Amino acid sequence: MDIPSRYEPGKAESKWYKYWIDNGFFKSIPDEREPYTIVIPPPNVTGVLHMGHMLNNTIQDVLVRRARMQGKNACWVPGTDHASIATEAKVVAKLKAEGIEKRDLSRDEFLKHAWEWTHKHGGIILEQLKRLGASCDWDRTLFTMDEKRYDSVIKVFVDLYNKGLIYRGVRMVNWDPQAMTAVSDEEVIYTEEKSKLYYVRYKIVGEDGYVTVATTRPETILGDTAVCAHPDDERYQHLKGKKVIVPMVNREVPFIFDSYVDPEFGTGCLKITPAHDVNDYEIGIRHKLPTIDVFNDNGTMSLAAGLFIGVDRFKAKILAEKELQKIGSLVKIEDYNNKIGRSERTNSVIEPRISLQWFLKMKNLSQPALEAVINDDIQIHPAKFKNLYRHWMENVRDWCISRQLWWGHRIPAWYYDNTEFVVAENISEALALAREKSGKSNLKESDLRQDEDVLDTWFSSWLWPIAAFDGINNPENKDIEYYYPTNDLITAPEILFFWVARMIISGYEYRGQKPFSNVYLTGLVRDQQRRKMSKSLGNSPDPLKLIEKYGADGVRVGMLLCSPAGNDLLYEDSLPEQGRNFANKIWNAFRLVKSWQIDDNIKQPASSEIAVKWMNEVLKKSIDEIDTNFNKFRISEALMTAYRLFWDEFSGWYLEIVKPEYQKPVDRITFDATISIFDKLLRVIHPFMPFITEEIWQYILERKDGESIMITIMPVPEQFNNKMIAGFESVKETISAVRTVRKDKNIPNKENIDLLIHSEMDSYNVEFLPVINKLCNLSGVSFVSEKIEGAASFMVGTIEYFIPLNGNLDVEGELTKIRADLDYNRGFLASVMKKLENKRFVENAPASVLELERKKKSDAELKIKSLEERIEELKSL
RNA sequence: GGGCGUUUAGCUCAGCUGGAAGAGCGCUUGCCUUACAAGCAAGAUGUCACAGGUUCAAGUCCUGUAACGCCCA
Repeated sequence: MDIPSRYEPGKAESKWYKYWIDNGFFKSIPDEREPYTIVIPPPNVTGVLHMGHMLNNTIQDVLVRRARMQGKNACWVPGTDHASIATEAKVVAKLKAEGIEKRDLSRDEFLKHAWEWTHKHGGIILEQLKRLGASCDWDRTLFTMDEKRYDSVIKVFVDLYNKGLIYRGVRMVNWDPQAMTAVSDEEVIYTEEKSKLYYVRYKIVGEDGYVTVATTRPETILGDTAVCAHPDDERYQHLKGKKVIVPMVNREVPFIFDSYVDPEFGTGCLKITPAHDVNDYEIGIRHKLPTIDVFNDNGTMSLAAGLFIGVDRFKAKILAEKELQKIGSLVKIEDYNNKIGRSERTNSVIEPRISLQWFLKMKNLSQPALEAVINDDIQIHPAKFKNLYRHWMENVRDWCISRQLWWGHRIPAWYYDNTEFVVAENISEALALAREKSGKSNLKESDLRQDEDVLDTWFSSWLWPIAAFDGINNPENKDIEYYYPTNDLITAPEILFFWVARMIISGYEYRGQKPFSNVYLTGLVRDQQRRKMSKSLGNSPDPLKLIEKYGADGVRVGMLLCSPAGNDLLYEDSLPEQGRNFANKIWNAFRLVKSWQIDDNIKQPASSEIAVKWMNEVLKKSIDEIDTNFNKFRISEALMTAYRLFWDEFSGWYLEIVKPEYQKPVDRITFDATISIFDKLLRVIHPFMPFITEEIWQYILERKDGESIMITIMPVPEQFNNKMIAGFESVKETISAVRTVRKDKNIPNKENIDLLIHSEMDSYNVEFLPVINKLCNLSGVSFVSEKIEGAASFMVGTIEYFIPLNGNLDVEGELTKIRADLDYNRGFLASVMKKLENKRFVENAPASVLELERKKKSDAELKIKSLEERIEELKSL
């Protein structure tokens, strides 16, 4: 069999993915086994696969595959999110490019376009996940706006409304004038931007004087309804009860006092525009000021502004500056940096705006969700996010759930006159309610007008773990009762609040149970300059190209290795490269083993016999460590343990020991043991690298059709012989030391050498001697009771070794090395003695610590003695 | 302004309940040694941010300072 020396992932990947699908290995239906459930954080239908998805879904797949191999009924539910703002923006843009304006379309016409767009693009990202090896149950694929999910959302809205938890209210909202919708606080990104601070003077009524205010937004002066100073500010006491004149519009407004004002800022005097600033809005309520909304929905100046009507807000700022200049009200302009909020979706500057919206009362609803995390019923990994969660939940505010968009779940409220409305799941129920409520039994469906707004996208995804199993519409169906609560949720910390917390809230409200037991928060994928990867920066590699270049297994390993939970991942190509190299390492170990000829008649060499024993112990130890790491959600460490196990212990040590000489056969016992070990290793690695492990597993032994590594059982932790493992560690040291001597003395590997051990044979661990013999290519090993003259020497632990050199010894070089070693050991002994001579240490330290220190002392003394003798002896040469 | 977190090797990070500083990558040197140069062998690398304190003993616990990051206003 001719196997290429480099692993070629492409073919194996498509072959085995198809095989898994054809055999239905990803499918899950409720049965007697323990379930293991993950719901995917639904990617946007607008999106394409990016590095964040790669990381996130790799982790999910690792957990799901592992659970499946642990004999659980693993179910990973895939799906996508309708992303109302982002999708609507894309559809609007696409229509615009075709010369169609949204406002010229009816709602139904627009939605038809949106659905077309969704059908065309919506599945792309899920298809891409298959390339990564994702073992989702694709038959369960969901969409937040498919029928069952749509109905669930409406049902929940009606229910919450009937419980008195949903209300309409006038609030200051974050208005996105481009998307023409309110967005939530969480969707606004504040960054420091350069702007200007305008100093504008307002004439005092009935006096000659002026007051000067500082503002960054001169265009909102048109909406001013007061000017305000701090009540304790001496400078403005004389203005109590006075009025001032708003420039440009010449409106008389009161001069008021409020402790919100910071006397240190600007002139200590603030203009109040209740319609366009959150703080001003609250001051406005306290002082009963009128509000004047100077903007239209699209960010142009409104009729109420009185000036610059129809002009865009940014242009209006320039015009206002000119006008203020002209009328002599502008005192000065300073450069100024302030925080500007921009829409996460459209990047346009957010306009704080008074608006009538739908709200959900959060205080009581969120109480169980807060407790669940505090008492660790739900665990967040890493735990440092627990405090953050608590802080947010303790200060939770009502949730603005309406959006002025068409793409989404339409609010099920019907108006039967301008302000009176009813909330119902459909129009016929609404009609009945409206007739009852209004007392007008002759009301017709055509008299009802449904609210134009849709619900915030998160108002559908917060039901995801329940709605995925249709648990809202059919609360007692088999699926929801079997799969809920799900086990683990894998997502990014940035949506801990607006998604994770809300799922927990809805879980308790609608199932009376948590939605999942563990929340694993991944880091953000950033580039080497720590910048977030984004399309606009162009710093994100194309994941599919990476898979082509490094293989899916390689990319998976690359993402995992450097992504401890909650830490950002600084991506560079060397990561998947390391993964690819690992795959290649596994591949070549397979090639080696595959090339062996087996001879049933030869005896197992002693070196192989002990190597098999040792390897099995190391394997057990690593499996135990990996298990512990998984239980603590230390997935990158679990992988690293497996990586070192395969690369260092198995390839670097074990295979080197048992490998037969060139063109010689291997004995049956060693071969069978090696295959068995290899098989276990493949199973341990499978969740991380599903493709290569399947490829090799299928060829390492004869397999029947329908067999697969992914449905085998994961090796379980068992007791291991730590003493043997430790013993082999000093064997490794010994072998390394011999190699160093060879290198220093230029002794070729092919040339046999002797190794003399300065020790009693009885007290030496002889079982590994055949291994040392083989790997060091020795002509012989013997025990000596005297030091050997003219030989190279080294110490491992307290035992001294000699390699005769036939007079080839560099005495000076040797002396320098030994003196350095001696210095270190004397220093070490001194530090140990300091402790042992301290009465309080001896009295207070536990016996085990004391014993350890005494052992350190005697070992160091022995070593020092040997080194000193060695120096004397070298000097005498 | 309020809260949370981080600071350990050149880089990214482990280091659990205090008891001789670790990993991976990178780096240096030598090797195309019949599984693998996507490799092998041998190496080097640290005032554990700073200042105090508790303790026989502090990277680990406490207090303060600084820098950076995140969340909220």
